[in-house]
Amino acid sequence: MTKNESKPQQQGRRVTIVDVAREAGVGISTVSNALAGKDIVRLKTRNKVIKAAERLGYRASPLAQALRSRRTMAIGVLVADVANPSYPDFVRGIEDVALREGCTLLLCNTDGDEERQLEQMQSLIDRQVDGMVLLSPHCESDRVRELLGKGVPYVLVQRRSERYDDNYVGGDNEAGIRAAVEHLAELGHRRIAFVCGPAASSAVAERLAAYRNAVKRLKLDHAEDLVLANDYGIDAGHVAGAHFLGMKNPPTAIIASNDMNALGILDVAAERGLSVPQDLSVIGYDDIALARLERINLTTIRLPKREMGAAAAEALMELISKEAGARLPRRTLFPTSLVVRKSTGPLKRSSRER
Amino acid sequence: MTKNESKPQQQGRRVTIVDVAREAGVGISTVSNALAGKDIVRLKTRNKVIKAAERLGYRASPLAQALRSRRTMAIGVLVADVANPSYPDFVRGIEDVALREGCTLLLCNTDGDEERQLEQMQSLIDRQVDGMVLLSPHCESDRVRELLGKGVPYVLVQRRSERYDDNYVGGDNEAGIRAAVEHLAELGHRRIAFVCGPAASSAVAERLAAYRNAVKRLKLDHAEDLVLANDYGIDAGHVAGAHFLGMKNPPTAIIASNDMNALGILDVAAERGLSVPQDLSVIGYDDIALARLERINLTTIRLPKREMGAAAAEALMELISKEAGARLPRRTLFPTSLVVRKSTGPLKRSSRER
DNA sequence: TTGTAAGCGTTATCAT
DNA sequence: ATGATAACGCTTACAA
Repeated sequence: MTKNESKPQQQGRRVTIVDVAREAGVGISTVSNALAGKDIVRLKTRNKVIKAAERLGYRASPLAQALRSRRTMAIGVLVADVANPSYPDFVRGIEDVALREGCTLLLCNTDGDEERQLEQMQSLIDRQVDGMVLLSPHCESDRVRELLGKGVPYVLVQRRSERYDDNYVGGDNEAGIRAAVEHLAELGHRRIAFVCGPAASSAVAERLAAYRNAVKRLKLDHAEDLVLANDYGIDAGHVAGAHFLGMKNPPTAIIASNDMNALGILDVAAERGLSVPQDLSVIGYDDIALARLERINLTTIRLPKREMGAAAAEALMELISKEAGARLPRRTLFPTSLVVRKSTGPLKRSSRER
Repeated sequence: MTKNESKPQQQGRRVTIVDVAREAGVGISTVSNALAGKDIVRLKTRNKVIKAAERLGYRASPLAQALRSRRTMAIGVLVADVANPSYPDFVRGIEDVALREGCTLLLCNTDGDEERQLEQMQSLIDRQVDGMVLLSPHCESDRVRELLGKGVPYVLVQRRSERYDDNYVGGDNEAGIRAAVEHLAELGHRRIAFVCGPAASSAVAERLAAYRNAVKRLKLDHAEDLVLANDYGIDAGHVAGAHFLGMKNPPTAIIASNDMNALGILDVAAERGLSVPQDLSVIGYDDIALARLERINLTTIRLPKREMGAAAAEALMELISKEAGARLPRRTLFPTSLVVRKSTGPLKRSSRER
């Protein structure tokens, strides 16, 4: 085995703009301007500079650039938990445009913990990110708002605030849930349970309202115990599943807080020997890649996650480039669509009704 | 709705170390030393400084610190694709220790594309990350090695190189695959197919060798067409599944390149009306959270991913703190364990044998 | 058009 | 123990 080989190549001193200036025989600011592509430098000079830079293998220091120009070319992304399959797609969308714009992503997992989120946000602000995208949070919390008010551009994804004029990218929660409830009602379900995501999120409020509206309009069972405040994720799904299926008069259908949550519910059903959709119908939210597998076959509300992430990043870029003033909040709503698979079906005769 | 409220609070000028120095009535370097906790400053002075800093709401600029001290407190993480559930756990492990050490993560998706990986690595080096963890790559490529040779500390996860003395954290591939093959053999399988991950990875080579050894030792069918060079992920699993199940004399068991890959294979089996494990046994690799679901119930080789990520980060931190010289490569091997679930079972009588 | 010089906010060096 | 002062590598006025 060879020894850890570090090419002697500029291992020592870094090639700086001064070196390039000397090599090209021009001033230091000319190098800066030339490399930045500013048209105030003569084409000829510029080429000379570029050649010199290449010859020396010069790479500008983003650090120094950032310190001086106050643009770090970095954006922070706050997400509850990348390990939840619903999130990476958003992140990829953000990354798509960030990469194109030469920006780096600082990804932070908050685990849904406000304290942790605050720390991460503060750290991002310290690092002077040019902006941030929030997919996680606690956006209504005063302390979060205080940080958000510090002047860093930001875009919220899937969390709309009533109290603030945020830039926002979201899915049409109302339409999604309405379609889901209608679909179940058409199949004959009258006791439809609804699992909420973390209460802090506006998406949750919207979905819950949509659920309540639909239930009322279609004259379905509107018992309060059919709504469960919960969380995203498989484990939360297990809890929700156990809760509902353990009821004296269990619902015949459950709308989960998201797909992973639905998987947890399906799992509980399987453990209890219930067949889906004969004994229970389940609907997810997000349409993660797994949902379409034969083994899962989850009816779910699709969200164009990657596109949404990209849209959020675009909005953020716009916000960043625009001068601090006159930023009119932009709200982009993406359509949702109900993808009917095999986790929903007509009510089985033997199921007790209300 | 309130207008985008940006608290007038130091919205204008940033509080710098100079302000703190003035407020505390000490010199600027004393502030630096005091806040850095160096014991050359008198306790009393130090407290005075800390108080002043707090009063002003001072936060040091990581940017300026990095520029001057040449430590960015940032580490780069290269991963093929966070959207593949096998990866986030590693990332979380890395994040666990990074956060503890005050470091920020720069996460990069390479999509398994070498060119893209090179760009991202170069960008990380430009940003002067203190180190990087590679989970993706193409570690043998000369161009990657050239970058790795530039002096940035790095740790490889799941990719061991024969040619270089890298710091490395990996799973015991040999034991994992051996256990898998033995398990299948005990169930009566003789035609066991093996799906390779991306050829560039050493983990693949190790696993393939282990497979071949076990097959030979147990005198199983060793036809060359039982090995398929492939990739990680569901889609690749579909391809692999279609390939093997479409053979004139199909294998009765398949060892997938990882769990997502296995899910793809299971999906093809389901599409073709094959029951698992009656008609086909499938084994995954990694043991992602989904694997334990009743609907999936995948027999798989477990890897302590989060722990491995943490170990990699620890090793990296050690490497970083240690002075450039005298770094003895550390190789940590984590045990793997076969988790037997319901995707493997005895060969069904009706299945044709060899 | 091009070059000079003044920062950006720290840490490190070296007197004091 | 403490405090000037010089970097760090760049951008941006401003002068030439």
